[in-house]
Amino acid sequence: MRLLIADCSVDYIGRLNAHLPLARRLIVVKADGSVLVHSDGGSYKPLNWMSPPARLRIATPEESGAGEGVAESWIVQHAKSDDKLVIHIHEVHSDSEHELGVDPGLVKDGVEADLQRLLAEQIHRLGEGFTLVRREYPTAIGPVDILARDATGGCVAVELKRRGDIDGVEQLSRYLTLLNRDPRLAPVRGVFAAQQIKPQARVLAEDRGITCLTLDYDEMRGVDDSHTRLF
Amino acid sequence: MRLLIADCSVDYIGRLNAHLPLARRLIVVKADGSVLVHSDGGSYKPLNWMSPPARLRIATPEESGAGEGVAESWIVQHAKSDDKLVIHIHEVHSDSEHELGVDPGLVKDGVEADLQRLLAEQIHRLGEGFTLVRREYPTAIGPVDILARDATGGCVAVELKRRGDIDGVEQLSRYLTLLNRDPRLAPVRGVFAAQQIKPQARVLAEDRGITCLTLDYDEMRGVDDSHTRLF
DNA sequence: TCATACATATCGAAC
DNA sequence: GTTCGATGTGTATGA
Repeated sequence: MRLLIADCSVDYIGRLNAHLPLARRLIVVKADGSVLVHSDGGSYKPLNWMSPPARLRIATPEESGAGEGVAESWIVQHAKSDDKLVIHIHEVHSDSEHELGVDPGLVKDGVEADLQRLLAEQIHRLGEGFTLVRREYPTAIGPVDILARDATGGCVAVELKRRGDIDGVEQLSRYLTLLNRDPRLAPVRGVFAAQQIKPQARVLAEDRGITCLTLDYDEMRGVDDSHTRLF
Repeated sequence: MRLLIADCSVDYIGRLNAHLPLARRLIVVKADGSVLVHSDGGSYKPLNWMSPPARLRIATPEESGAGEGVAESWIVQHAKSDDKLVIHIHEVHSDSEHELGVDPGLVKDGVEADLQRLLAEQIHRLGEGFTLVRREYPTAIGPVDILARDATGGCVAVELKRRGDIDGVEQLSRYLTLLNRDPRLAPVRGVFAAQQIKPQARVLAEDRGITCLTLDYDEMRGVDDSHTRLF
C-alpha cells in the first residue's frame, strides 16, 4: 500500500465524468491496483476512486497534456472496462510504502440472516401456537423468508427486514399473490417483520391486510445464549 | 488528517456488531472525527469505519478491558447515536499528521438528469409520433420522470433508470395507478426505460403490461453535441 | 460468469 | 428536521 499526501487535480472518465479541482488530498494505492482519493472530511466514500482490478501508469506531464505546474500524471486504468482515473500531481508532501499482508476479514453479527435464524427459533413471537414450516420457502419469483402456520393451521408468509420500508411490503405482496394461487396453501396471510418499520411502510402494509411486527434484536439474542456482547 | 499503519483488532458495536481479528491495516482519522480502517485490497469501502460526527478517545488497555499485547485502545464514539468503534492497537509501524484544508468538491456530469434531458429531447426513441408533455410531471407521491403522448394521443408515463431493477417497476406501477385515476389522462400506459434492464424486472414489467425500453446512452449522447469527452 | 439480495450504505434535493 | 430517490453503489452467495 502506497500513501501519498499531495496537491492534485483528479478526473474520472467512465460511466460519468467527474472532476476535482486542485487541492491537497490523501491518495491511497492498494496492492490490487485500486486507488482512493480522500479529503479530510465526508464519510468513508472517497471523492474519487478506481475499483480493482486496475493498473497504474505514470506519465510525463507532456504525454498527458497536463497544464502548468504538474510534476507527474498518474493514469489508473480499470482492467475490465474503459473506466479511467487521471491524477495530476502538482506537489508531493508525503510519500510512503507499507506492507500489510492479506486481511483475515470481517465477522458480522446482527444482519438479516441472524434475524431470520432467531425468528425461526422463536417462532412464537409471531403469536401463540405458531409453528415453523420452513425458512427460505421457494417460489417462482424467489424465496419467502419464513413460512409458518398459525394456531388454526392457517398459512403465514413472513418477510423479514432489518429496516422495514415500502419496498419490503411490495416484495411480500408479490409473494402473497403467488402463494395464494396454490390451493394447498391458500389462504396465506402476510406478516412484515423488522427491527424498525417506517410509518409509510406500516400504512401500506395494513392497507393490504398485512400484519406488522417490530422485532427487538437484543431481546431475541438475549434469549439465544450463543451470543454475548463484545464490549 | 492522521494516518496510522498499525497491527490492530477492531470492533464495531451499533446497528450490528462486526469484529476484525488482529492484522496490519491503515487507519485514517479525519478532521471531523470520522475513522476509516482499510486493508490492502477490496474497494473503496473500509473494512470498518465510523461516520462523522464522532469523537476519538484514547483509553488505557486496562480501562477498555483489552487482552495481552494491546498498547492503546481507541474508542471512537458517534456524536448522535450509540454507535461505537473500538480499535485495539498492538503495534504502530507508522504515524503521521497532515493538514489538508477544505476540499473544493467534486464536479459531476452525466448522471440520470442527463439521461432524462436526452430522452426528452429525443422523445422519438419511445416510438414514431411521440410528443413530450413534460419532464418531472408532478403527482401526489412524487414526480414522474417523463410524461408523453403517443401518435394516437394516448398518455404515456416513463420511468427512467440507469440500471433497471424490480424497484423501478414498482415505482412506475404506483405512478400508473395514480395517473389512471385522473380522467383527463386515463388510460395511461407505462414505459420502463433504462441503460440495462434486469431479467427479473423485465418479467415483472411485462406481466403488468409495462413496455421495456433499453437506452444506449453513448448513442444518445452522440446525437447531442453539447458533450465532449474530457480525455 | 451471471443474477439476486443485502448493506453500519452515503449523498443530495425536496418538502 | 425527515423522507425519497440515485449511486461510478460494493459485497457475498448461489446457480
